[in-house]
Amino acid sequence: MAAETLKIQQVAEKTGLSIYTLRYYELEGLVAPVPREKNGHRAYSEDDIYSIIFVTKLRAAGMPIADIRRYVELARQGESTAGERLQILEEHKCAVEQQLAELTQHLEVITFKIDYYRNLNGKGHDGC
Amino acid sequence: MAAETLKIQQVAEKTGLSIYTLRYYELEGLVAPVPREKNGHRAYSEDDIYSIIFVTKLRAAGMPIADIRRYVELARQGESTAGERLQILEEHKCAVEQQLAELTQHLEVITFKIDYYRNLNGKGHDGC
DNA sequence: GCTTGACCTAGAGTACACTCTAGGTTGTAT
DNA sequence: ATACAACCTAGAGTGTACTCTAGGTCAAGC
Repeated sequence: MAAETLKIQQVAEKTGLSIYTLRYYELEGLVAPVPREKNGHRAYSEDDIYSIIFVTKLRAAGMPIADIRRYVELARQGESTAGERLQILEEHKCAVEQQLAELTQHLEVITFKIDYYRNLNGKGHDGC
Repeated sequence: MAAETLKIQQVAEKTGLSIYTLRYYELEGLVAPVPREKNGHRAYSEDDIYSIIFVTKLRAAGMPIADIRRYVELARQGESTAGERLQILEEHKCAVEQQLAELTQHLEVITFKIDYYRNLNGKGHDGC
Protein backbone atom coordinates (compact mmCIF):
# COMPACT_ATOMS: atom_id res chain seq x y z
CA MET A 1 0.00 0.00 0.00
CA ALA A 2 2.32 2.72 -1.25
CA ALA A 3 1.29 6.38 -1.23
CA GLU A 4 -1.79 6.60 -3.41
CA THR A 5 -2.21 9.84 -5.26
CA LEU A 6 -5.22 11.58 -6.68
CA LYS A 7 -5.82 13.47 -9.91
CA ILE A 8 -7.00 17.04 -9.81
CA GLN A 9 -10.48 16.00 -10.92
CA GLN A 10 -10.88 13.71 -7.95
CA VAL A 11 -9.59 16.36 -5.57
CA ALA A 12 -12.14 18.78 -7.00
CA GLU A 13 -14.89 16.31 -6.22
CA LYS A 14 -13.59 15.64 -2.71
CA THR A 15 -13.13 19.26 -1.75
CA GLY A 16 -15.97 20.91 -3.62
CA LEU A 17 -13.53 23.32 -5.26
CA SER A 18 -13.30 23.68 -9.03
CA ILE A 19 -10.22 22.51 -10.90
CA TYR A 20 -9.54 26.15 -11.72
CA THR A 21 -9.61 27.07 -8.05
CA LEU A 22 -7.31 24.21 -7.08
CA ARG A 23 -4.70 25.40 -9.58
CA TYR A 24 -5.26 29.00 -8.49
CA TYR A 25 -4.75 28.12 -4.81
CA GLU A 26 -1.49 26.41 -5.62
CA LEU A 27 -0.35 29.35 -7.75
CA GLU A 28 -1.20 31.73 -4.92
CA GLY A 29 0.62 29.63 -2.33
CA LEU A 30 -2.44 28.60 -0.33
CA VAL A 31 -1.39 25.04 -0.92
CA ALA A 32 2.18 23.76 -1.00
CA PRO A 33 3.46 22.97 -4.52
CA VAL A 34 1.86 19.71 -5.50
CA PRO A 35 4.27 17.04 -6.77
CA ARG A 36 3.86 16.15 -10.45
CA GLU A 37 3.87 12.84 -12.25
CA LYS A 38 6.34 12.34 -15.07
CA ASN A 39 3.82 13.73 -17.50
CA GLY A 40 3.47 16.89 -15.44
CA HIS A 41 0.07 16.05 -13.97
CA ARG A 42 -0.51 16.93 -10.34
CA ALA A 43 -0.40 14.00 -7.93
CA TYR A 44 -2.21 14.93 -4.74
CA SER A 45 -1.63 13.00 -1.50
CA GLU A 46 -4.18 12.51 1.26
CA ASP A 47 -2.25 15.06 3.30
CA ASP A 48 -2.60 17.57 0.49
CA ILE A 49 -6.33 17.05 0.53
CA TYR A 50 -6.46 17.48 4.27
CA SER A 51 -4.70 20.81 4.05
CA ILE A 52 -6.83 21.95 1.10
CA ILE A 53 -9.92 21.24 3.16
CA PHE A 54 -8.44 23.23 6.02
CA VAL A 55 -7.88 26.11 3.62
CA THR A 56 -11.53 25.93 2.57
CA LYS A 57 -12.52 26.19 6.24
CA LEU A 58 -10.41 29.28 6.68
CA ARG A 59 -11.86 30.77 3.48
CA ALA A 60 -15.40 29.93 4.55
CA ALA A 61 -14.65 31.68 7.82
CA GLY A 62 -13.68 34.75 5.83
CA MET A 63 -9.89 34.66 6.06
CA PRO A 64 -8.39 36.50 3.07
CA ILE A 65 -6.10 34.68 0.67
CA ALA A 66 -3.08 36.76 1.69
CA ASP A 67 -3.41 35.68 5.34
CA ILE A 68 -3.77 32.03 4.43
CA ARG A 69 -0.69 32.28 2.24
CA ARG A 70 1.24 33.70 5.18
CA TYR A 71 0.07 30.82 7.34
CA VAL A 72 1.06 28.22 4.77
CA GLU A 73 4.47 29.80 4.26
CA LEU A 74 5.12 29.60 7.99
CA ALA A 75 3.98 26.01 8.08
CA ARG A 76 6.51 25.18 5.38
CA GLN A 77 9.30 26.77 7.42
CA GLY A 78 8.92 24.13 10.09
CA GLU A 79 8.28 23.85 13.79
CA SER A 80 10.02 27.06 14.76
CA THR A 81 7.11 29.07 13.35
CA ALA A 82 4.46 27.30 15.40
CA GLY A 83 4.12 30.26 17.74
CA GLU A 84 3.39 32.68 14.95
CA ARG A 85 0.94 30.26 13.35
CA LEU A 86 -0.81 29.91 16.68
CA GLN A 87 -1.13 33.67 16.81
CA ILE A 88 -2.65 33.86 13.33
CA LEU A 89 -5.19 31.18 14.17
CA GLU A 90 -6.05 32.76 17.50
CA GLU A 91 -6.57 36.15 15.90
CA HIS A 92 -8.73 34.60 13.27
CA LYS A 93 -10.66 32.68 15.87
CA CYS A 94 -11.45 35.99 17.54
CA ALA A 95 -12.59 37.41 14.22
CA VAL A 96 -14.82 34.43 13.58
CA GLU A 97 -16.32 34.59 17.05
CA GLN A 98 -17.07 38.25 16.57
CA GLN A 99 -18.61 37.53 13.20
CA LEU A 100 -20.68 34.82 14.83
CA ALA A 101 -21.92 37.24 17.46
CA GLU A 102 -22.80 39.82 14.83
CA LEU A 103 -24.59 37.28 12.69
CA THR A 104 -26.59 36.14 15.68
CA GLN A 105 -27.56 39.70 16.37
CA HIS A 106 -28.53 40.33 12.76
CA LEU A 107 -30.54 37.15 12.83
CA GLU A 108 -32.52 38.61 15.69
CA VAL A 109 -33.24 41.75 13.71
CA ILE A 110 -34.36 39.66 10.75
CA THR A 111 -36.48 37.43 12.96
CA PHE A 112 -38.09 40.50 14.42
CA LYS A 113 -38.98 41.73 10.93
CA ILE A 114 -40.29 38.30 10.03
CA ASP A 115 -42.54 38.27 13.07
CA TYR A 116 -43.82 41.66 12.03
CA TYR A 117 -44.75 40.45 8.55
CA ARG A 118 -46.19 37.24 9.91
CA ASN A 119 -48.53 39.16 12.20
CA LEU A 120 -49.59 41.23 9.19
CA ASN A 121 -50.82 38.35 7.09
CA GLY A 122 -50.91 35.43 9.48
CA LYS A 123 -48.82 33.04 7.43
CA GLY A 124 -45.25 31.77 7.55
CA HIS A 125 -43.58 28.42 7.97
CA ASP A 126 -40.99 28.78 10.77
CA GLY A 127 -37.77 26.85 10.42
CA CYS A 128 -35.74 25.98 7.37
CA MET B 1 -40.31 69.60 16.51
CA ALA B 2 -40.70 69.29 12.78
CA ALA B 3 -38.95 66.52 10.82
CA GLU B 4 -35.25 67.00 11.42
CA THR B 5 -33.03 65.91 8.59
CA LEU B 6 -29.42 64.86 8.46
CA LYS B 7 -26.63 65.57 6.01
CA ILE B 8 -24.84 62.72 4.32
CA GLN B 9 -21.76 63.26 6.48
CA GLN B 10 -23.75 62.74 9.66
CA VAL B 11 -25.42 59.65 8.24
CA ALA B 12 -22.01 58.26 7.38
CA GLU B 13 -20.95 58.70 10.98
CA LYS B 14 -24.13 57.15 12.35
CA THR B 15 -24.11 54.12 10.08
CA GLY B 16 -20.40 53.49 9.70
CA LEU B 17 -20.74 53.58 5.92
CA SER B 18 -18.67 55.92 3.79
CA ILE B 19 -20.29 58.81 1.96
CA TYR B 20 -19.42 57.04 -1.29
CA THR B 21 -21.21 53.92 -0.15
CA LEU B 22 -24.30 55.84 0.93
CA ARG B 23 -24.60 57.40 -2.53
CA TYR B 24 -23.85 54.05 -4.13
CA TYR B 25 -26.57 52.31 -2.13
CA GLU B 26 -29.09 54.90 -3.19
CA LEU B 27 -28.02 54.60 -6.83
CA GLU B 28 -28.35 50.83 -6.62
CA GLY B 29 -31.79 51.03 -5.04
CA LEU B 30 -30.83 49.57 -1.66
CA VAL B 31 -32.22 52.71 -0.14
CA ALA B 32 -35.31 54.59 -1.34
CA PRO B 33 -34.48 57.84 -3.16
CA VAL B 34 -33.51 60.33 -0.49
CA PRO B 35 -35.36 63.67 -0.66
CA ARG B 36 -33.17 66.66 -1.54
CA GLU B 37 -33.00 70.15 -0.17
CA LYS B 38 -33.43 73.04 -2.58
CA ASN B 39 -29.72 73.04 -3.24
CA GLY B 40 -29.81 69.38 -4.19
CA HIS B 41 -28.22 68.07 -0.99
CA ARG B 42 -29.61 64.87 0.46
CA ALA B 43 -31.86 65.30 3.50
CA TYR B 44 -32.02 62.03 5.41
CA SER B 45 -34.83 61.34 7.87
CA GLU B 46 -34.53 59.14 10.94
CA ASP B 47 -36.55 56.53 9.06
CA ASP B 48 -34.01 56.60 6.25
CA ILE B 49 -31.26 55.92 8.76
CA TYR B 50 -33.22 53.07 10.28
CA SER B 51 -33.59 51.40 6.92
CA ILE B 52 -29.96 52.02 5.99
CA ILE B 53 -28.92 50.30 9.20
CA PHE B 54 -31.20 47.40 8.33
CA VAL B 55 -29.51 47.17 4.94
CA THR B 56 -26.12 47.03 6.66
CA LYS B 57 -27.40 44.11 8.76
CA LEU B 58 -28.48 42.25 5.67
CA ARG B 59 -25.15 42.99 3.99
CA ALA B 60 -23.21 41.90 7.07
CA ALA B 61 -25.22 38.70 7.01
CA GLY B 62 -24.05 38.19 3.44
CA MET B 63 -27.16 39.09 1.46
CA PRO B 64 -26.13 40.25 -2.03
CA ILE B 65 -26.99 43.72 -3.22
CA ALA B 66 -29.39 42.40 -5.86
CA ASP B 67 -31.50 40.62 -3.26
CA ILE B 68 -31.64 43.63 -1.01
CA ARG B 69 -32.71 45.77 -3.95
CA ARG B 70 -35.52 43.33 -4.65
CA TYR B 71 -36.61 43.54 -1.04
CA VAL B 72 -36.56 47.34 -1.03
CA GLU B 73 -38.52 47.50 -4.29
CA LEU B 74 -41.20 45.30 -2.79
CA ALA B 75 -41.33 47.40 0.34
CA ARG B 76 -41.95 50.48 -1.79
CA GLN B 77 -44.85 48.76 -3.51
CA GLY B 78 -46.78 48.64 -0.27
CA GLU B 79 -48.50 46.19 2.01
CA SER B 80 -49.57 43.79 -0.71
CA THR B 81 -46.00 42.58 -1.08
CA ALA B 82 -45.56 41.71 2.59
CA GLY B 83 -45.89 38.00 1.86
CA GLU B 84 -43.07 38.02 -0.64
CA ARG B 85 -40.88 40.10 1.63
CA LEU B 86 -41.52 37.64 4.42
CA GLN B 87 -40.38 34.88 2.13
CA ILE B 88 -37.15 36.70 1.24
CA LEU B 89 -36.34 37.27 4.88
CA GLU B 90 -37.16 33.72 5.86
CA GLU B 91 -34.98 32.33 3.11
CA HIS B 92 -32.19 34.59 4.17
CA LYS B 93 -32.67 33.62 7.78
CA CYS B 94 -32.15 30.02 6.75
CA ALA B 95 -28.99 30.99 4.88
CA VAL B 96 -27.67 32.87 7.89
CA GLU B 97 -28.44 30.01 10.24
CA GLN B 98 -26.63 27.63 7.97
CA GLN B 99 -23.69 29.99 7.75
CA LEU B 100 -23.71 30.21 11.54
CA ALA B 101 -23.61 26.43 11.82
CA GLU B 102 -20.75 26.21 9.34
CA LEU B 103 -18.80 28.93 11.08
CA THR B 104 -19.24 27.18 14.39
CA GLN B 105 -17.93 24.01 12.86
CA HIS B 106 -14.94 25.77 11.31
CA LEU B 107 -14.26 27.38 14.62
CA GLU B 108 -13.96 23.92 16.13
CA VAL B 109 -11.43 22.92 13.49
CA ILE B 110 -9.44 26.07 14.16
CA THR B 111 -9.64 25.58 17.91
CA PHE B 112 -8.39 22.06 17.45
CA LYS B 113 -5.38 23.35 15.50
CA ILE B 114 -4.76 25.98 18.14
CA ASP B 115 -4.76 23.37 20.87
CA TYR B 116 -2.27 21.40 18.85
CA TYR B 117 0.12 24.35 18.57
CA ARG B 118 -0.40 25.26 22.19
CA ASN B 119 0.65 21.81 23.30
CA LEU B 120 3.73 22.15 21.12
CA ASN B 121 5.11 25.24 22.78
CA GLY B 122 3.03 25.59 25.91
CA LYS B 123 1.92 29.14 25.40
CA GLY B 124 -1.27 30.84 24.25
CA HIS B 125 -3.69 33.31 25.76
CA ASP B 126 -7.19 31.85 25.35
CA GLY B 127 -10.01 34.27 24.66
CA CYS B 128 -10.09 37.44 22.61
C1' DG C 1 -15.68 89.52 -4.19
C1' DC C 2 -13.22 85.57 -3.18
C1' DT C 3 -11.84 81.50 -0.90
C1' DT C 4 -13.15 77.40 1.51
C1' DG C 5 -15.68 73.35 2.53
C1' DA C 6 -19.50 70.30 2.00
C1' DC C 7 -22.27 68.80 -1.19
C1' DC C 8 -23.71 67.21 -6.15
C1' DT C 9 -23.43 63.91 -10.68
C1' DA C 10 -21.32 60.82 -13.93
C1' DG C 11 -18.20 57.82 -14.80
C1' DA C 12 -13.55 55.67 -14.15
C1' DG C 13 -10.65 52.81 -11.21
C1' DT C 14 -9.60 49.26 -7.66
C1' DA C 15 -9.49 44.98 -4.83
C1' DC C 16 -10.56 40.45 -4.37
C1' DA C 17 -11.43 35.88 -5.71
C1' DC C 18 -12.13 33.38 -8.82
C1' DT C 19 -13.21 31.55 -13.85
C1' DC C 20 -12.28 30.84 -18.39
C1' DT C 21 -9.65 30.65 -22.95
C1' DA C 22 -5.93 29.46 -25.98
C1' DG C 23 -2.62 26.60 -27.27
C1' DG C 24 -0.20 22.47 -26.26
C1' DT C 25 1.04 17.54 -24.34
C1' DT C 26 0.03 12.90 -22.96
C1' DG C 27 -2.23 8.39 -22.38
C1' DT C 28 -5.85 5.27 -23.60
C1' DA C 29 -9.35 3.30 -26.75
C1' DT C 30 -10.77 2.12 -31.70
C1' DA D 1 -2.91 6.17 -36.91
C1' DT D 2 -6.26 8.77 -35.00
C1' DA D 3 -9.62 10.48 -32.12
C1' DC D 4 -10.70 11.77 -27.40
C1' DA D 5 -10.44 13.03 -22.78
C1' DA D 6 -7.90 14.77 -19.07
C1' DC D 7 -4.27 17.16 -17.96
C1' DC D 8 -0.76 21.28 -18.40
C1' DT D 9 0.75 26.70 -18.45
C1' DA D 10 0.14 31.58 -19.09
C1' DG D 11 -2.59 35.04 -19.25
C1' DA D 12 -7.11 37.34 -20.13
C1' DG D 13 -11.83 38.08 -18.49
C1' DT D 14 -15.68 38.33 -15.01
C1' DG D 15 -18.65 39.60 -11.03
C1' DT D 16 -19.25 41.98 -6.83
C1' DA D 17 -18.89 45.76 -4.09
C1' DC D 18 -17.19 49.38 -3.38
C1' DT D 19 -13.94 53.75 -3.87
C1' DC D 20 -12.23 57.56 -6.04
C1' DT D 21 -11.72 61.47 -9.55
C1' DA D 22 -13.22 65.31 -12.30
C1' DG D 23 -15.81 69.00 -12.86
C1' DG D 24 -19.37 71.79 -11.00
C1' DT D 25 -22.89 74.23 -7.52
C1' DC D 26 -23.82 76.68 -3.42
C1' DA D 27 -23.72 79.03 1.25
C1' DA D 28 -20.85 81.03 4.84
C1' DG D 29 -16.85 83.50 6.53
C1' DC D 30 -13.02 86.91 5.75
